Amino acid sequence: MSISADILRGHTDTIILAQLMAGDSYGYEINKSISQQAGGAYGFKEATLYTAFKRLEQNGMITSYWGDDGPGARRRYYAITEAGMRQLAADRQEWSETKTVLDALILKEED
Amino acid sequence: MSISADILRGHTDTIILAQLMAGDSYGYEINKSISQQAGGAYGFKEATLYTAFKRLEQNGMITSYWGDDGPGARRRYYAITEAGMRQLAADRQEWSETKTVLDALILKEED
DNA sequence: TGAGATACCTCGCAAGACGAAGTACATCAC
DNA sequence: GTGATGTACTTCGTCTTGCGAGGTATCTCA
Repeated sequence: MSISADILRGHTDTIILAQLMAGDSYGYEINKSISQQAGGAYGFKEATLYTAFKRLEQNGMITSYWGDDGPGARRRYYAITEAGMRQLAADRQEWSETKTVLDALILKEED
Repeated sequence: MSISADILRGHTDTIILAQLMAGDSYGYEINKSISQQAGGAYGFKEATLYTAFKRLEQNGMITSYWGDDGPGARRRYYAITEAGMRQLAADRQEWSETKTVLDALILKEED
C-alpha cells in the first residue's frame, strides 16, 4: 500500500531535513532509510529526491560536500544548517496543526 | 496561523466530499463551513474550490443542480454520489495511514 | 566480460493551488 | 436612488512540485 504523491507534496523537504538531523548522509542512503522507516509504504523517486536537495541547498537549509571514502560510486553528502533546523522545527509544528485540522475535516463524525 | 497550501494539496477533494456527507450544499456555504470547522486556520481560495467541484463532478464523485430558492445570488448545489462515498471511505483510510507514516518520518525521535 | 548494485544528474510534462479579474443579484445606509 | 457591501459563481494564466524517462560512472562478483 503506497501513499499518493499529492498527499506527500510539501512534506518532501521536511522529511529530508528530519533525516539529516540524525547526521550527514547522502541521497541513496537517505532514501533507503526513509523507505525503511515508512515500512516500505513510501519512498521518493530519484528525480524527486535530487530536485529536493537542490531546492533545499538553494534555500540554505542544507549544505553539501563530496565524500571520497567508501567503495562504489562517489557520494555527495548533505548536512543540515542552522536555518534548516529552524525550518524543521517550524515544519514539525505545522504538521501537528495539520493533523488536528484534517482530523476535524476529514474524519468528522465518520458517517 | 494558517497551513501552507502544499500541505493541504491532495486533501481538497476529500474535505469537500466529507462536507457533502452532511447533506447537499453549495460552494460558498461549504467553504464557510470548512473555515469554521478548521477554527479559521484554513479555507479554500475560491479558485481552488471551484476547480475542485469541476474535477469531482467530472470524475462522478458529485452531481450538481441549481437551487432557485433563497435570496441573493443563484446557488449551485452539490450532492455526493455513491462513487463519491466509496472514494471518501478510501481517502479516510489513506489519511490514517499517512498520519502513521509521516509521524514516523517527520516527528522521528523529535531531536 | 557482463550483469547488477550503488550513486548521481537533467529534461520536460502534468496536476493542483490560487491570484486576479469579472459577472450578477440583494440589502442597507445615506 | 445610488453606492457600498456581502453573497455567489466562473475563467484564465502562472507557479510549484512530483516524477517518468533517459543518461553517466564506479565497483563487485559470477
